[in-house]
Amino acid sequence: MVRLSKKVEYGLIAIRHIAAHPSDVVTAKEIADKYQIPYELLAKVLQRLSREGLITSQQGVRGGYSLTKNPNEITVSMIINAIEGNSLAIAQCMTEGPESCDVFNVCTIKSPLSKVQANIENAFDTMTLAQIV
Amino acid sequence: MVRLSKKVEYGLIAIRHIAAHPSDVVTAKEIADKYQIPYELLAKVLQRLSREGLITSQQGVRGGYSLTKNPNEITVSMIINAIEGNSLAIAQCMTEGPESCDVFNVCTIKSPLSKVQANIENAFDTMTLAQIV
DNA sequence: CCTAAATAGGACTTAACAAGTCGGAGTTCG
DNA sequence: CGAACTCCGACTTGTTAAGTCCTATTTAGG
Repeated sequence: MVRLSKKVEYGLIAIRHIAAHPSDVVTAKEIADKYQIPYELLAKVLQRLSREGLITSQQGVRGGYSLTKNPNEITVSMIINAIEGNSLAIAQCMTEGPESCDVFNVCTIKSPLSKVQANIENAFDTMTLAQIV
Repeated sequence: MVRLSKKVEYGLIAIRHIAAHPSDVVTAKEIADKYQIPYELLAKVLQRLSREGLITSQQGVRGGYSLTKNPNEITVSMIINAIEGNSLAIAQCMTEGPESCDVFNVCTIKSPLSKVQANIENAFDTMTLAQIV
């Protein structure tokens, strides 16, 4: 199955919401309530996005989150990477590092799949937050 | 993370191997040995492909698997669907049926993601076995 | 300066699903 | 018949995602 994780879904929904309210500082609770997302989990996702510099957090009573860049400077790729950490790999033989493809003495499907992967990466790369809002 | 399952990986490797040996009847064991795939699991995958009509199985002593169609008539999509059963859905809100998107009162990311998904589907749809062999 | 409301973040538990295993039945050929 | 092979469902295991819990830390406001 090819599917984004819940965290990424939540992250996309959340950052879109933040982008849609540029003049406000939005709290995690507000987003969790509105979209029926588990608060604790959403908070973690927002912390990730904040740590990676896609959004700014402000602690304290009137705190919350807001964007650091223009929506057209934030790509879906950046959001996915911020949340997932590791890079996208459609199949095991697409990963970098030691546990890569050497398991298969002849990994016959690597080159065709890499094209599909490039395709997907490109789609996520070129899609910005501005297009989602 | 966006990744194909091991079963799909194994299925692709296997059916590619079968396609690469058009005059032979290939056994599951042969494939399992060559690509270091767990035999039982591979057998299951091949059974799926056989049930879905992509390959033919022949029981008995000189049995094994062979293609039913020309390699250019078999798309990667068909292979994935045969093995996974359920259709590709990049996010929960892309699925059909009751557990779909009504969880979110406003699923704000559905329409942008559907474009990415169409993109992926198209890539898998247009790639045939003939291109992989 | 105390409190309420917010983020920060590690540790943990649970749930879901993929991966892999097992046992037995059916089929074909020599 | 018996060996070699496929077929298939049920089962176990392992991994990872998803979700929870608890305790800090920050900060505005009365």
